[in-house]
Amino acid sequence: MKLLIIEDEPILLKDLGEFAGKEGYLYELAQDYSTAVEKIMLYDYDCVILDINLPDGSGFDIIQKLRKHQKSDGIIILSARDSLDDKIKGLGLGADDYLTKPFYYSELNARIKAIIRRKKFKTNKDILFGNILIDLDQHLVKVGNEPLNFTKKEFAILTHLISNHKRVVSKIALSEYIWGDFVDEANSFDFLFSQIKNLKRKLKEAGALVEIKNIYGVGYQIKSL
Amino acid sequence: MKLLIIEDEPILLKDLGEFAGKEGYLYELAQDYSTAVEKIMLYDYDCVILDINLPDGSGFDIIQKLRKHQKSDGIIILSARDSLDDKIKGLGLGADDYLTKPFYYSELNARIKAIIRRKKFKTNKDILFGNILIDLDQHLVKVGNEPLNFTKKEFAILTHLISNHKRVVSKIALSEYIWGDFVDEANSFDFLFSQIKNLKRKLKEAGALVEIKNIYGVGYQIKSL
DNA sequence: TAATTTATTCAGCATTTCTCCAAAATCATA
DNA sequence: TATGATTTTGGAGAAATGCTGAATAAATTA
Repeated sequence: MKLLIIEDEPILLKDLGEFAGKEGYLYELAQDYSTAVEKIMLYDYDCVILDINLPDGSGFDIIQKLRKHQKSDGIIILSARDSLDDKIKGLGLGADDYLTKPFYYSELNARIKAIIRRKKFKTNKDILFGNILIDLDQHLVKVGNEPLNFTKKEFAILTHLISNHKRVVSKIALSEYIWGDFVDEANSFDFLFSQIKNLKRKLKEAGALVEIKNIYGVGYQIKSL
Repeated sequence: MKLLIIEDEPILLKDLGEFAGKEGYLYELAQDYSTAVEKIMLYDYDCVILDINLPDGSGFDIIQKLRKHQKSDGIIILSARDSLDDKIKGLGLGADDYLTKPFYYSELNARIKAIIRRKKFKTNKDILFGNILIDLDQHLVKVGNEPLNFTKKEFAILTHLISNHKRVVSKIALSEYIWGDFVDEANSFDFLFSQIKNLKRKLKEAGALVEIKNIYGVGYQIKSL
C-alpha cells in the first residue's frame, strides 16, 4: 500500500510522512511540482495526496498528466482554499476526493482507505482471498478468523500480490513497488527473498489457504488453494 | 523474445542487461553506434532499446536504417533530455515509444511487452495457436486451460515458431535468435536439439494440439493439428 | 536510554535450467 | 538396402536461480 505525498510546505509534508508511516503505509514524498511529475510518470502509487498550490506548477496539471497517461492512482486533493470552483475543477479532471485544510488525519486516512479499496481492489467491502481477509480500515489481516501480525513490508507485498493475483509480478516490479527506485548493485534479490520467506512462513503457520508461487526466473504469483 | 540494448553509458548498459535477463528476455548489448548498426543489419530483434545520444553516431540514424531496410523490430527510445522535439523526431522516424531517463524498469518492461504484442503478433490480445494460449504479460503459456511452465529458452523458441508458423524457421536462424551471434565450430546444433526435445515433451504431456515438425536438413515449423 | 521489533546482509544449501556428450533412431538417396 | 548425414533421446555435471537460518543493523517503542 503505497502513497505519494505532494506538498510544498515542509512541516506539513513531514507530518504527513509521519502519519503515513504510523498508519502502516509505504510512502514517498515530493516537495515540488517537478519532483512530483517525475515520480508519478515513472511509477504507480496506490494513492496520491496532492496539494493544489505548488510554487513551481499547478496541482491540476499533475492530475491531468496522471489521467492522460492512463495511470489509475487514486488522487486526493488538499487545498487551503475552500473554493467550490477548485473542487469541481479537480474532480472534473479525475481526482477521487477532496479535503480542505486544515483537516483531521483520521478524516484523511478514511478517505485514503476508501479510495484504495475502490481502486486497487475494485470493491467497497473487505478483501477476501482464499481464507485471507484483509481489513484495510484496521490495517489488519485475518486468516480464518484469527488476526495475524504482518510488518509494513510484508503487508505491502501481500496486498500487492493479491491485487495482482491474476498475473505474475516480476521480482523487479515487486522490488520497485516496495523499495522505490531500485538499483540492483549487488545483483541480488536477497532482501526480497527475506521478506517473501517471512511472509510465507507466517501464512503457513496460520494455515492460510493460499500459496505464493515462484515462477523461475520471472517472479511471484499468489494463488488460492 | 529478444531485445537489443544500445547504450553507451557502461553502468546503465550493464543494468539494462541484468534487467532484461531477470525479466526473462533474451538480449544482446551494443555499446556504440557501429556495433549497433552491425547487429541490427544482421539479426532480427523483437524490440530495440535505443539511447539517442551515442558518441560515434546518432540514434536517429539507427531508427532510419531499421525502417529503410524494412525491419520490423520494435523501437523504444531512451533519452536524457526531456525534449519534445527529440520525441517527435524519434516517433516521426518510426520509433514506437519513448522514455526519459531516469525511468523505472517496471515502466520500461510494460512498454516492451506492449510493443512486442503489437509488432510480433500484430495483436493487442493474447495469442492463440491451436489450443495454446500465450499470455505475454505473464510470460505464461496455457494449454487448454492449464498453465504450463516453460523455461526462458523454451518460451522464446515456442513464441518464435508460432509467430513464424507460416514458414519454416531454419536451425541457424533459430539458433541465432536464441544464442545470439552463434558460432558453430563443431557444426553442431546440440543446444537447439536439447531445447526442442524438452519443448516437444512438455507440449505432448500437456496435450497440446500442435506439432513441431522437423524439415530434414533445414529446420522446424510449428503446425496446429 | 534501553528494550523490542523490523529490515538487511550473508553464506551455505536446494532446486531448476542449461550445456554437453554419446548412443540410438530416422531420413535421403545412391 | 546400404550408407552417411541428420535428428532424437537420455542423462551427467555445470551454471543460474531461489531458499533458509543466523548475524548484524536500523527503526520503533517503552
